[in-house]
Order: sequence, then C-alpha cells, then structure tokens
Amino acid sequence: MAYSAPRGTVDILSDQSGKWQQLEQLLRTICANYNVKEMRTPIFEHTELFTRAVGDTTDVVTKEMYSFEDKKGRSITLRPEGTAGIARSYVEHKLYSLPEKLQKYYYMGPMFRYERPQNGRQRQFHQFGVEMLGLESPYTDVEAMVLAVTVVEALGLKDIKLHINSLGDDESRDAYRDALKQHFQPVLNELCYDCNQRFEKNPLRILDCKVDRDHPTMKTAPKTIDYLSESAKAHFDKVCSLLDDLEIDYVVDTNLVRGLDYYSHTVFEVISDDPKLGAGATVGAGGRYNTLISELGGPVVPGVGFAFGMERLMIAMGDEMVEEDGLDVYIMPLGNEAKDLSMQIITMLRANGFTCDMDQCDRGLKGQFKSADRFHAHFSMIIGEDEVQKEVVNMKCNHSKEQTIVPLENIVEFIEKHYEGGHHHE
RNA sequence: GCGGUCGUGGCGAAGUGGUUAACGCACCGGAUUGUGGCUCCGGCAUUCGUGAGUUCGAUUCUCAUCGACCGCCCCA
Repeated sequence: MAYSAPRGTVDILSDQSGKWQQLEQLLRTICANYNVKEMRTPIFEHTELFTRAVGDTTDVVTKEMYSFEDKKGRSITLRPEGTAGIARSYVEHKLYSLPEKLQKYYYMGPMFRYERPQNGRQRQFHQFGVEMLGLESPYTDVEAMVLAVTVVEALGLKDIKLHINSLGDDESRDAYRDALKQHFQPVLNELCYDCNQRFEKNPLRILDCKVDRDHPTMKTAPKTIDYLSESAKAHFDKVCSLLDDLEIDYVVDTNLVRGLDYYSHTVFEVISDDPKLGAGATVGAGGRYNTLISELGGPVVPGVGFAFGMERLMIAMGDEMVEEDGLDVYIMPLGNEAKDLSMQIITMLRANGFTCDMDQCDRGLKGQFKSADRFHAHFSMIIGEDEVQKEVVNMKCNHSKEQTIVPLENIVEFIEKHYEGGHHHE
C-alpha cells in the first residue's frame, strides 16, 4: 500500500524548485522596483472572513472552500485567495493610520480550493498578488495594471492581452444589474440552465457564458460602461487615457466581470493565448474594491489589486530559463581511508565557502566521473591509496582536463588561484 | 458537481485469457588492478494504479475505487 499525494496537490521536486525560485525572485525584484512591500498573512483564517469578503453567494465560498472546525469548535478555512487576508490584516493593525496613505503590498503562497483538477488548476495552488490600499485614484489602478503587465513581460510570455472593464460604483452596479435582468428576462427559456441560475444569483456572469455565447441577446445586452455614474465614468476614462499615454496595449472588454463580490469600478484580466495553457487562459486578474475594507470593519478605504496563478505562469514560462550552478569540487575517493580523508577535506572546503560534494557510493572512478558530470563539477578531486600515502590530492579540472597533484595544505589556495581567472561565482 | 479519454519498470513504450511481461532511454557492473566519450558483454518489473468478481488460470474480461488528463461549471 503506497501513499500518494491528495488529489489536486503536487510535489514540487528539486528539478522544478529552481524554476520556482527564479519566478519568485523575479516577482520580488519587480515589486521592489515598484516600492511594493511583502506582507505574509496566515494560510488559514476564520471562515467568516471569506464569506464576508469574497461573497456568500460566490462559487468559491459556497462550494470550494476547505473549511473545518478546530478543536475549540471555531470554523476555520484554508485561504482560497489572498485579498481577504491582506484586508483583514490592514484593518486589524490599523495600517490606514500609517503616515503613507497609499500602502502597497504583495504576497505569494499557497491557496486552497476544492475544485476538479486540470492542467494549471490544482486544489492547492499558488498565487502571487498585489494590493494597493488607501487611494481611489485612477493612477493607482494603472500602477497595478502596469505592474501586472511588467510581470508577464519580464517572464517573456507571448500572446498576452490585457482586458479591462469598469463595473462602476454601487449605484452603477445596481442600475446595471437591473438593466441586465430586464434584458434577459424575456429570453430566459432560450438560455442554458446555468444562465437561469445566474439570472437569480449573479446576472453579470451571464455575459461570460460559453454556451450562450452566440445567443442574439448577448450582442445587444446593455454594457456596464453605459450605466456608469458621472464619476465612475470619469474614473474609467482617466484609467484608459493613462494606459494610452504609457502605450500599454489593452482592450476594453465590456463582458468582463469578475466572480468575487468585492470588485467595483476597474476590473482587468491578463489573458494568455499560449497553447501550453489553452487559448484564452486567464493567468492573472484583479480590480478595484472600494467597500471591502469598510465591510470588514475598517474605515472607508479604497483599494485595488490583482493576483496571478503561479502554476499558470510556470506553465507559460516553459523550461528554457532553467540553469543550475555546478559544484566547485566533486571528491572521488577510492577506498575507506580515502573516504575518511575526503570527509575531512569536504568539511574544510565547505567551511571555506566552496560548494562541493563527495561520492559515498563506493563506486569505481568511471561511475564517480559520471556523477561529477551530472553535478557540473568544476574540479574532480581524486583521492586513492597513493594520494592518502603521500598526503596529496589529484585535482582534475573538468574543463581543461588538466591534472595537478596538490598537497593537502594547499588545496584552498590552489582552487582560489585557479578561479582568479573569473570562473568562480560568489 | 456533470461529461469524456486513460493508468504496464525511474522515464518512454509494446503486448497477450495460459507457464521466463518485448524494446528504447536512464542507471549499475565488467572488458579498461585508478580517468569521464565510443563499442561490446552482463544486470535491472515475485509484476501490469488499488480492491473485489468471473475463470482451472486475469496484466488482459466485469464491477468498484483511487489518480491523471480533456471539455463544462468556476476561477488565478
């Protein structure tokens, strides 16, 4: 009976972890570049936080959360997204009273949703997200979007599109929602089962339907931007003109709506047509949320943010960027005395900051050389009976194939001297 | 949650109701008492995702279960 990882979870093995670190490092660098600071919040929160923040009619909350009671009977949920935790923390620590009115945070880490696994969709997955809290300015919306675009560009992702839309403020949303219901009411019986459900629950999502995509009423449906209030319209226009000024490519997608309840005004998606993901795959998405903080018990503080699915980024990245550093030295002992000596030497070398390893498998030289190649070792250090006897080692440079007999006390000096040419990376 | 395809060594991949489950890659050993390539030789699945059933006999047929992938739903 062998165990396997639970459905929808994966092990990130060491041959992939380098690529993950590369992605993480890139994201951290970009955030530093934008003066966005990291925030780390718990992986589980009170269930209540998500039902309030994400919306108690959303699919994420109603059927995808990993919720359980802890030993004290509290309802706890593994976070299905990152915004709620950041918002909670912002309120809890009264970060709105910091001298900088605009607080910019990023996070990355595992999220949990009980869904049917597919390529680029797991039950435990990772998101990188950014939240900018404190201002209602369209400049902030655009800063967030530019950061998102910077990410995909830095990763070298091709066939990327930025879709944007505005849902408007609460009044705009309500007016629009009513207009949509009026529009679809007469043709409800021609729409699919899901759309009939959506009609009651979340009419906005009808616009997203793949089944009824070609229904004539889709084209004639009212558009959110036609229902924007004066100020909401001005906000959206400013967002667009700022994007134009920065020469950021985008398309206004009037059917773009988001599934989480907290969004208002600007919403956007970064969509990839990379065949590895399947055409039209969303790799990142976000938008403005002006009522979330107050709904969580804080003051009225607006915010805007987005999240990327890191697994999806990884898939779109491909494998070409992975390269790993080799060892400085691979020690190849022949016999037990040589192994004892190798243990001494390798500990000494490591203490001196060299990356190295030694063979512990008691293999012949041939096999040990193969390992040295696999580890991309700069030097092979051969230690046999002769060397032990004479208190020397045989240093073979794996690039030049040149071999040098080096006394034990001169090993560090020898390596350093050899590296003076500039091979060493530290 | 619904529909579909599929699970054979570390990986890729044949195969059949009957005795030792091809082959390729990788790995290990030898030819080469201590030098990486090539070549040759040898080794490497008490077992065909798991469990049950049919059968004299199941990796093969049936059912269940678990998992992967694809479409839908939803989402990052």
